[in-house]
Amino acid sequence: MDSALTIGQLAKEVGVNIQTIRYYERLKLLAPTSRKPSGYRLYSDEAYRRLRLIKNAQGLGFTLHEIEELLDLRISSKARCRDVQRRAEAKLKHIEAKVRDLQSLAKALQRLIRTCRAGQPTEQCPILASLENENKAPGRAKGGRSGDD
Amino acid sequence: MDSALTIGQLAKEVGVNIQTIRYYERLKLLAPTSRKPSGYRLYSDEAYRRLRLIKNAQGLGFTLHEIEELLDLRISSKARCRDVQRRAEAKLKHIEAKVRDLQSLAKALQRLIRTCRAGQPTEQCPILASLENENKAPGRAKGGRSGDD
DNA sequence: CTTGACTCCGTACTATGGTACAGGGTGTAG
DNA sequence: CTACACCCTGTACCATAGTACGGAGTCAAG
Repeated sequence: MDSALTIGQLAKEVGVNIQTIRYYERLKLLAPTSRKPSGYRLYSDEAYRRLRLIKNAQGLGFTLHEIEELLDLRISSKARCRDVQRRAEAKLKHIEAKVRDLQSLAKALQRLIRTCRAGQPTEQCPILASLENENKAPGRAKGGRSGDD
Repeated sequence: MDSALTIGQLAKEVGVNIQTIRYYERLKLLAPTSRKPSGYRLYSDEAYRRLRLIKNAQGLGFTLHEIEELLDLRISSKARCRDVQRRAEAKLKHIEAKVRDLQSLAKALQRLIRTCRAGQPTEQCPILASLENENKAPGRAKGGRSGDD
């Protein structure tokens, strides 16, 4: 590919929807490098790499907003690698906390599954019963802010 | 609490927003036990336990829709504990997969952070640079359907 | 020159899980 | 009786990350 992809080609190349690319443009995450006289968007390798960065960072758990910040860091020349590193570290902490949450959550589920003497009518299902009790402890995967980052 | 909570009392008791309770009602997840002549919703212990179940199940990673299904199982008397168990197992698999994803994602981030010689201008930041490459491998926490459940 | 694929723009809609607001009625204490 | 807290309904809005649609213009092959 030599530096002049249409939106459809770019989309296929990276494996995203055309609408998604335009959506990213609205969010100021990804602008076309130029336009044909007809108005068709044209994307260079630069844009292609940027889109891949977006998708990869998303895969790493960054939100689009965080990715925008990351990319802004690169533009403001005073920003240092250190800033990127700090964000990555915050995200890492966040992810590690989530892993812990999910693990204790998995344990809780395993416990429930073990206690389930399958075949009982659901009125006596120990899983449902136990869900009624205050299990505040186990997993707060979504529930409430655990206060890191 | 003896079986006649107003919506505000119930909300405070369980620690959720009043609007949230009404929202659950819209979703047919939680109906008031009765109404005062004035139309005020009244909730019994039954409803209180149900709301707690919802919140706990949510904490275990179930979506509201899945919780609805879980609760429907209890209503259809033919459903067996086995059905609940199966759903719990599916959810467990899902969660375990997510844990694996997040862990490899954390490893990827750790790698990036280690390679970052802090102080470089962001143009040479190895984190940003590496995000441009195809890291299809590591973490697909959100990316694409991994096809279980 | 026509056809079909591609693109444009703007707007609306999806799912998820809520939260907020307007404009009223109710309940109770002083 | 008045004040104030509480509740009612309905509707709109928030964030997140897209997806879909309508109606029009463009591009390339035959």
